[in-house]
This record gives sequence, C-alpha cells and structure tokens, in this order.
Amino acid sequence: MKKTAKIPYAAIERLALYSRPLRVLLKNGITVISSEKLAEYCGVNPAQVRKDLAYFGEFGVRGVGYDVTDLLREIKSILATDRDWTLCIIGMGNLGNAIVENENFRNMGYRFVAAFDKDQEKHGKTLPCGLIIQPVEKLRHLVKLLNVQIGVITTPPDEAQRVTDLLVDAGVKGVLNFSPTQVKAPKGCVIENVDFAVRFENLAYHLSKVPRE
Amino acid sequence: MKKTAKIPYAAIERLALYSRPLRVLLKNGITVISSEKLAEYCGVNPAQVRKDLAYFGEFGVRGVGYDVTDLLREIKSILATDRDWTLCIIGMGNLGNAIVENENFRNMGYRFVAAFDKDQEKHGKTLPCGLIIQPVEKLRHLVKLLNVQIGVITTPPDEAQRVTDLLVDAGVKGVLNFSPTQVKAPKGCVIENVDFAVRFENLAYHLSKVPRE
DNA sequence: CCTGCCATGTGCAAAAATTCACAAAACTTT
DNA sequence: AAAGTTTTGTGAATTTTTGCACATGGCAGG
Repeated sequence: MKKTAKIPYAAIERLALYSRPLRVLLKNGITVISSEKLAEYCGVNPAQVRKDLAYFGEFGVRGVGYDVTDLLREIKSILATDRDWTLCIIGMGNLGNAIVENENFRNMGYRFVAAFDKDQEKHGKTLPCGLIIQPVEKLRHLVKLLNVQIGVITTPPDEAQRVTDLLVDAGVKGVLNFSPTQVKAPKGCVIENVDFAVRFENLAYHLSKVPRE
Repeated sequence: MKKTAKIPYAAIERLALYSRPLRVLLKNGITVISSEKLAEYCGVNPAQVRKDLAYFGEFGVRGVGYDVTDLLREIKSILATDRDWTLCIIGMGNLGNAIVENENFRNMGYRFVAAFDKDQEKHGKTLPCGLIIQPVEKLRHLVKLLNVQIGVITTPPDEAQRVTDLLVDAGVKGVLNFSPTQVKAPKGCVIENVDFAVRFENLAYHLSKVPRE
C-alpha cells in the first residue's frame, strides 16, 4: 500500500459506485469478482478500479480477484458507511420529504432525527417516518440535544446560506446542500453542494450536440 | 474563439454553476460582472471562468467585464436551456413526485408530459401538476405520441435498466437515471446517471477524516 | 485624439488524473 | 515441485485539466 499518496477526489465517488454492483453480487451469491468485471459494471477502466482500491490497501488476491464480501466491507469502512450518522433536514417541501422518507438512505445508516421548516402551517405535523416538523428557531437547541452530525438543506436557494450559518453555529460538522446555490462555511465544516439541476443542463447540452433526426 | 478545442466535461457543469449567481444579479439589477467576482461566488479560479467561457465565444469586454444579461443568455443558449424539453418520468415514489412537481425545473423549460408507474394502485391517479399516472405498458405508445425527448428514471435500482431499454426502444434520446445503478444504452442515447447517495457517502468519508471533537 | 487603466482572452507551464504495461504473487494443473 | 495461468498492484507514460502571467483591446478622462 502506498504511503500517503494524494487521493483524487473522484476516487471517493467511484468507491461508492463500486459498492453498488457488489451489493447485488453478494445477494446473488457470487463470492469473487475481478477488477475487469467490476469496471465493466461501473463503466470505468479496470486499472482505475485497481488503483482506486490500492489507495486504501491491498484487498485483492493476485490471479483470483476480490472477495465480494470483504471488498464491500472494506469500501463501507473507507466511506464510513459502516456506522450510523445522525442527520437533520431543513425545508420540508417535496424534495425534503423524498429524502427523509428514502428507504435506501435509512438502510445505509443515515438516521434523520429532526426535520425543520420555516412555514408555521407545517409545524407539529407528523411525517410518515415518525418525525414531527419543527420550527427553525428550535434548530440550534435540537441539533445540540440530539447530537446531529450532518445537516441536509432542501430549502429554496435564497434561504440556503442562512440555514448553513445556523447549522454551523449549532456545531454541525457536515452539510449537504440540495438547493441550487453554492453555500460556504468556515473550515471545520465540510460542505457538499448537490445541485442536481446541473445534471439536467448537462444532458440538455449533450442532446443539443447530437444531430437531431 | 478557439477552433475546435476539446471541451472538458467539467466545464459544462461549471457553466450551469455560473448561471446561478447570474440569475440573482439580474434580479438585483446588477448589469456587469467580472470573472473574478463570478469565480468568487462559485468557488472557482477566475482564469477558469474565463477559459470555460472562451471555449464558446468572446462574451466579455476587456477592461469592463461581462454583461450579466448577455452572459446569462449565452450560457442558456450553450446549455440548450433556452428552449423547452419534453420529458417523461418513470417511478412515482417520493422522489419521482418531488422531481415532477419541482417549480425550478418547470421554470427552466423542462416539461413533463407523462408519468408512469408499475403499481396498478397508482394508475389513473392525478398528480398536483395535472398529469395522470399511466401504466408502464403505455410507455412506448405515449413517448412516440407526445414526442418525449428525455426519460427520467426514479424507480428502484433493479428496474432501472429494463426501463432504460424501454425508453431507448421507444426512441428517447436522453435518460436521466436517479436510481443507484449505472444504466447503459447504445450510443445515440445519452445517459446521465445521478445517484446522489454517492454525495452522502462522500460527505461521510470526509467527515470521518476530520478529527472528531 | 491621446494616455492611462483595467479586465478579458490565451499561450504555455504545471499539476492532476487516467491508462498502459508488466513484474509480482497466488492458485491450478501436471 | 515445477510450469502454466490468471489477475492483482504499481511505476512510468500519456492525457487531461487547471492556473499563471501577460499581451490585447476597449473604455474613460483629460
């Protein structure tokens, strides 16, 4: 294993990608996989798979491949999804609801322990997942009380920075921002901006390049 | 303007990013912006902004900066978001609903003209946006009839590839896949895989690297 | 009309990421 | 136990992307 090689940012994202087919293979009882096959499933180069994994250790067996169970465990451990995280969410519109109710995230160990909204109408309402929508004024108190580690922002864009500041002030260490603005935070707080309208725009761009029939 | 320089994939995504503050500036009556300011808003390097824009033309005025209105129009034109796109969506769970109802997407010219689900219970239900949920069996027919250009997949992962094949077969030219699997399509169809659980995993990774207090 | 100023556009250098190509290692077969 | 096969792990080459640094060109003020 390499000493302290710099790890490309994209390598982390790919690690998450690799874990998807591994889960399926595991369910189907396949016990071993080669970098070539795994690369094929994920649409990347086999050497890339090996190099990405090599940043973190030697997980394979030469001449054989990777043990599916082991590799999945290792990737989970690297991505820190082998443990539970406590999250809160701010902005209970359609997207907020979709995220907080998402089965998949729950299974990955992301536990939403509080939901906030600005709208008084919504306060006190119980969500299907059992959480009760709280006023944003209670954010600071509840974040500290419930030991929230990550804040998820699903508010309109003009609220996003203010909410981020609230979260940082309350001591949250990570923010996932789904609104179409880049929010900023002092270091000590990790920000992940997710703006997925960008992906629509990307697709539109590529489609407009293709000769229309 | 450069002849046919290869355009970095990431440049397209940044173009979309640049458009966000431009919209705000426009609303606030700011008419001119420098690459330095715009870069600051987006958390990138000023030279990067200029270079990204230069791939597509000369939009600025030396010594002055970029006209906000013009630049926004140019970016929209490049990203092909100055026109309407017709989309359909498959999988009307929470996420599907959130996307189809999203105000923001509607304003950007993404028109959902059909919504599908496998679940018989849901067939015939009217969504808030006015669409009626259709059985997947009608996909091929409706896609052709309504001239759908883009298919959006919000089904569980084990359905995603099958739905993609249906879409391709029906003649759709672009697919936006929100399920946590990489789907594939023959060329002639542009695929954009959006798996945003990856972003949670990314955040978890970076948080686990930070010294916990 | 000329001079000074300022931010763009871009050639080029540096950095980063990806891919190649092969030696190293483990398992299988003889 | 040796030879053969297969697939990993990785140094080196290649490709791609980013950032610097400055010439270029337009505007403003005199």
